[in-house]
Amino acid sequence: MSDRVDWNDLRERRMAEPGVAEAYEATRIAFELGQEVRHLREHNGWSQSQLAHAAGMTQSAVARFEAGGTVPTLAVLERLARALDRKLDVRFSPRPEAA
Amino acid sequence: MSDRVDWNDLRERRMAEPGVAEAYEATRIAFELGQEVRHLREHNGWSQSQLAHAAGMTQSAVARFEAGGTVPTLAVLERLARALDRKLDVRFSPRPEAA
DNA sequence: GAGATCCATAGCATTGATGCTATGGGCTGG
DNA sequence: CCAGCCCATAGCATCAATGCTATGGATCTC
Repeated sequence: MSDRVDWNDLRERRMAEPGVAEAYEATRIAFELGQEVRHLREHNGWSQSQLAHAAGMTQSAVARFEAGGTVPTLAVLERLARALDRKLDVRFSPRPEAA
Repeated sequence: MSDRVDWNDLRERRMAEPGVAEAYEATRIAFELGQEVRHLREHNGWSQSQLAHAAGMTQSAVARFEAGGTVPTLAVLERLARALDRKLDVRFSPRPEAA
């Protein structure tokens, strides 16, 4: 499970860096998006290659992204959203009001 | 209005490029986010420098971003969100169902 | 008119995300 | 056993976003 690992490791180390709470968040968001895409993809019964093709990228890029290996750019997210027939939503939602 | 312009110009040209619908979208999202941040910032009565400082970046970066000069990264959006006491929301929302 | 503040841009270096190609391991079906 | 598909990674080139510094025009105040 944690043998060939590399990115999980990398990610963890990244999120552990001190004073980088924001980076941590970005990395976390990236990870979650990766998982979501993987779910959507599998739900459609597609292979990484198929999705990659549909989104105009390569299988390796998809794998990297799904694994949370990098923090994706809006351009890539947009392409993936299209391929998966979704709408990419980015917004600054109000905080839970610390009351 | 279209004198010193440069990015408006750049952006328009970008969005006009053929076969780059996705890029167009990303650029559009970037532009809208820029406006939103500007509104939030002004709403708080902050100067670009202040926001920049609060978000750990420079005034020039904020200006560039607000003007839609570049397609921001999740890391930057996250930092801005924090500074503005907001939550960055990124998601693949379902499409309006072509019904 | 001399400061001070604000925002728009420029120019340059650094860094990180993508794209691409290629390989390797795991499975499954002949 | 071999062929074929799937996914994980590596290595490398390129491009674009950021960071930083510095300048210029516009106000506004004293």
